[in-house]
Amino acid sequence: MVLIEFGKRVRSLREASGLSQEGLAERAHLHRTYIGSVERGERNISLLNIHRLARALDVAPDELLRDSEGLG
Amino acid sequence: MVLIEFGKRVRSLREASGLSQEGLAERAHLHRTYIGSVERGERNISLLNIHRLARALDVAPDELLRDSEGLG
DNA sequence: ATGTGACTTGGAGTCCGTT
DNA sequence: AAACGGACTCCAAGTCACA
Repeated sequence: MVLIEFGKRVRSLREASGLSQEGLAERAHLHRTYIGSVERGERNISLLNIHRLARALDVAPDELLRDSEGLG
Repeated sequence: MVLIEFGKRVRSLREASGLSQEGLAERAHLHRTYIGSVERGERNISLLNIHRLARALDVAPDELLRDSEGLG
């Protein structure tokens, strides 16, 4: 499940940064509930928003798409 | 320009595979004209379609998002 | 501070055709 | 083979009330 994996990755990176969904939302200029639904894998997020999230999380965009075998 | 860069990357990879836009469209289960507009950077493509393209091009999805400094 | 269902609006994605 | 236009459908984007 591509979207679920993506969401897990975002959540993991966000928590590693000590950010709340609200905090990340603010940094990414996105809505709080939208971040939540992305993390739950409910949204087929588009390329522009992937980049916004990547910037807010301080990682390269392709980092968010990488297969997260040993993630947690 | 995120979308333009992405489009260039797709085009470059497609041509390297010797595929036409039609051929790629078929392999990716997407429309012929859609591939064209993505390559021109006119579309804010979604995550699921990024994966479809990656599979059709035989590369990892994150490969399509990587910064292509020395591309051409 | 997060999960979730529902909603409106803009744009993703398709299909016809012409150049 | 590819760019581009118009018209269409449907889904991503973005927001809200409430659990």
